Amino acid sequence: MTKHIRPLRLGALPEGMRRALRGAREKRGWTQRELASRVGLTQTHISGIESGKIVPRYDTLLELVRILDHDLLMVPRALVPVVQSLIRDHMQPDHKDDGEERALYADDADNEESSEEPRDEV
Amino acid sequence: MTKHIRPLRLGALPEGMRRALRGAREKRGWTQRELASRVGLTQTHISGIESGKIVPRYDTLLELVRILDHDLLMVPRALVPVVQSLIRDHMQPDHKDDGEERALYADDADNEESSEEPRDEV
DNA sequence: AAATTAAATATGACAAAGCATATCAGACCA
DNA sequence: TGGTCTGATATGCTTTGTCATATTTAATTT
Repeated sequence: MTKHIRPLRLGALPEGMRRALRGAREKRGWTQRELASRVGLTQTHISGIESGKIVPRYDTLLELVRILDHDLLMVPRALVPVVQSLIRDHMQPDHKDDGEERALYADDADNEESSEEPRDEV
Repeated sequence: MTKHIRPLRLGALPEGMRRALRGAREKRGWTQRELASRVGLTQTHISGIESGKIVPRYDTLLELVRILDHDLLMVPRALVPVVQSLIRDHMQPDHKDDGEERALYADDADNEESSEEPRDEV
């Protein structure tokens, strides 16, 4: 069996986030090249990120996220569900504006914290 | 005139986030080495990140943030202030638990989008 | 319908930076 | 003085990120 001694972190962005990025780009009618030039990256780079071939640096992802009118926030775990529902609310059918965006945020789904030991108390 | 043709992203993590990371680590009484072994990184790496010498990849930062009982969320810009105050609330003196944590989240403060045209109208 | 043209995305090779291993300098204590 | 524990530094390997090119897809013309 391919028993990875070391999980090597993710290997790619969470799929949910990749879809969110691509969705937000397409929603604006921007091509990869258009987005790339706006944010100061290259089209190749965008392609690699969206297709999951590379995990961008934090600052790179931040640029991308911001150009797409979002932000990356460091949220205490206890607040994550609240924020999530806030986000879900925000793109409810009411707001026709954002109606097209799918569930967008970095969900935990792709990370296996199964082997994680529930760390000590705060 | 030092007219940067290309801003080269950040160059380091926002100082606020670096302080938050280091603060959260120290709050737990962990050394860089201890944190490193817990999260599967190296002490060298942690040092470089906290001191601002390197900008970690997204997945690396995510591991760090999660071990410190936080998460990285992709939030629509319109909701950022709300979430921020939520976070501020959460670590208000009321909660003696988190009383020690400083302002922790990725604030925009350290990014100079001054040269960037703020045209983000959808 | 086939061919041609153009645009959007994906693929390859090189340079830059993250990340790992080993080591070092300082602080603290026995 | 030695020993241990802390964070920082030096050297290589791996991956990101850039430049140039190929492949796919769609629209237009004949």
